[in-house]
Amino acid sequence: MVRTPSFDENGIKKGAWSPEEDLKLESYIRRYGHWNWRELPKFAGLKRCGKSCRLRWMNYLRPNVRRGNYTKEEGDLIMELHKQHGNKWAMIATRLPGRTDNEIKNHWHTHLKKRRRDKSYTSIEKNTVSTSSVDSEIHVSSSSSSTNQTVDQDCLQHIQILESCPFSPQISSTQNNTTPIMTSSQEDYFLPPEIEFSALSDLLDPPSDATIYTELEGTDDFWTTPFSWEEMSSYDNFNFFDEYDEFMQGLAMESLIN
DNA sequence: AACCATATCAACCGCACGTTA
DNA sequence: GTAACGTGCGGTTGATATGGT
Repeated sequence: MVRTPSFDENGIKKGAWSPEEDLKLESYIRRYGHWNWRELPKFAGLKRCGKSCRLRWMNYLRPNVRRGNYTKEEGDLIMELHKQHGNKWAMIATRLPGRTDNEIKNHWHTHLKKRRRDKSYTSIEKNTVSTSSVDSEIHVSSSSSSTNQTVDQDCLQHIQILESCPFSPQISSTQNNTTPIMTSSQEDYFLPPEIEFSALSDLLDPPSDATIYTELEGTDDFWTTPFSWEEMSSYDNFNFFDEYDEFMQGLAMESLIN
């Protein structure tokens, strides 16, 4: 279900991401943040456009991103929010911790839209006359403050349910409930080490990131001087290349087995 | 087994908006 | 005021998986 990798006329790679590219992007961002998406691929050693990198990070590599395994509560919440706000997927995504707008959109088109249609069909059968349009995409309600409050309370309740479900990521105690859901890209830069990372990122050593970041940020040129993929190996406590070799060996072994 | 239709989802594309020079 | 640039959003596409005949 992935696009065949190809290169455009400018040598920019398109299509499916390889594990190697993922590793490069993830480790670069976790170390230096995404200071400029356009320039980032060059310094991260990737032959990709910035947009592609951003998308890959946001929808796939970013810590705490949950994929698949939608619960009924999540489905209900999406349907409710869609009813309120229409196709505002980014907005809806802020109410579902760990879910991306892209994935919610996909889930809507592949599962929920059908579910709504079925529901509407059933209600039409039962009531003979129904006021709801079966397949109109936009249901933006005129929002009074009282309605919003009710919805917000519902959402909070849903979020609490979702965070306690087995598929939810482990959120640190300091983040529970009171902390706004991270949507701003700035906030993705360096997450507390107690947050569980994906298996791939576990190859690296999370706690050292924050330390390096704090040290480097203190320098005057931190945000103006880009870091390159090559420079990454120069930090004493950064054993990325060892980890990378190990990772690639693992991949080679895997392909031998399969 | 072979073929076709449909479902799924990662990724691309174009546009709008905010910021900066 | 405005042009250039960077980012984010929503719609769409395309390759693969799955199910049905």
